[in-house]
Amino acid sequence: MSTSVPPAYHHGDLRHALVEAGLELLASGGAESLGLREVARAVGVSASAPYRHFENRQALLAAIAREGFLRFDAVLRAAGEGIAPAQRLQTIGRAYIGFAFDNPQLFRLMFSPEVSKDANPALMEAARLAYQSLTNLAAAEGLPGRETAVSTWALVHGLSVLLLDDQIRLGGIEDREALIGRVLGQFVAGLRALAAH
Amino acid sequence: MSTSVPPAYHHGDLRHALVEAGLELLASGGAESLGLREVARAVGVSASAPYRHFENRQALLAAIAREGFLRFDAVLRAAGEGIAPAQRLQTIGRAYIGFAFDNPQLFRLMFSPEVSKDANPALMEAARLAYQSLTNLAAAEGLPGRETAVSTWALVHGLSVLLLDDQIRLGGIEDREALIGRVLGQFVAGLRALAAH
DNA sequence: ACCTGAACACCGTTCAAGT
DNA sequence: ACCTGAACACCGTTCAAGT
Repeated sequence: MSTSVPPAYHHGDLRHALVEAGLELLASGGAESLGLREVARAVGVSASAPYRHFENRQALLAAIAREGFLRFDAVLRAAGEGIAPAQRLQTIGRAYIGFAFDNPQLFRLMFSPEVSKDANPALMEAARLAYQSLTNLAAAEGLPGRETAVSTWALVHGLSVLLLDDQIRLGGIEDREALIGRVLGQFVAGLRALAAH
Repeated sequence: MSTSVPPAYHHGDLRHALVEAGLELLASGGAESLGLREVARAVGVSASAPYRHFENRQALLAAIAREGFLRFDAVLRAAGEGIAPAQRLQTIGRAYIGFAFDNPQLFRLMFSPEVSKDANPALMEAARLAYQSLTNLAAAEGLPGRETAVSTWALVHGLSVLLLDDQIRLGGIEDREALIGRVLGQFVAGLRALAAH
């Protein structure tokens, strides 16, 4: 569903248009690997035009992934708003996995080895921003901050990846949401049992 | 470090030689994406020769990933052997993350969207085999099997991916091993606190 | 300042032909 | 039965040239 505004990228925002086109290509699902020429074509520009705005294909993919993290952050932040602390971990955890399932290709790109976060501070920063929603939870639970933050994050991320990859076999009766609920439920119960020592 | 045996693949095991060469290319680190021609070149065979043994590049990558899972399985199984049940989760968890760090490129390929497990039963099967070491742990802990198995697996996998991606910022004093130890330690403590209800 | 067009080296894949 | 060699359409990237 591309908007039908006139090609404003001739006036200076080709960079933005390329990122937007990349996101749309990922959302429309067909694109497996997302090529530079493919994105240029979608915008209606020559194959070499992107090089005015991105050093190479990797840099373009990184910019798209960065935008993905910004959206990810917005989703996680919105999910936590107005939720009682006691339910926040489960709620944000569900939103995390929900984002992965709503945007599978984008989520995969965000964690793809094709875009190295180490080589791209802007991308790393956007990723960190998104993770704050999760890492902040630890304090709210009144638990040893560091371990709890890392394990919550790792649990939810691992769950997303394994479910997306269809690696966790769901039993016949059981659905995904129910499994997520029970796993997160057991996890917070464990944390609370520890806190009550 | 390629072995210097004569080219036996002219006698029928080119398939095996290609997989082996792929594993070596991944281990020697340089290869980011691992191409079909690249692997063929490493074996000393024409670019089209692999098509006698693999339908396409994806199938070759899947076979390499499958071999990765078999090695992964061997490492996890060996790690659990002769370890007291009480320490088994931590020990195998450490071995899981250890494998990821010893074989980063291979580990990434094993979980790459470039090789779809859904489309490849042999690969999926090898992956499941490797995971049994982890999922079997739940029973040993005497806990609700399903949730514990899934969350252990998700935690350890998420931790591997986030650490590999350099996403978890390690404090100045803290080293990776210590963090892993504390995270896994807190996790099993939580499980046990629950079990003791 | 920003984009096009042609060119380069490379890739995955196909297919006729060799042994 | 298994492999080669040439060919195809395609890709990322560079660079001179256009406006």
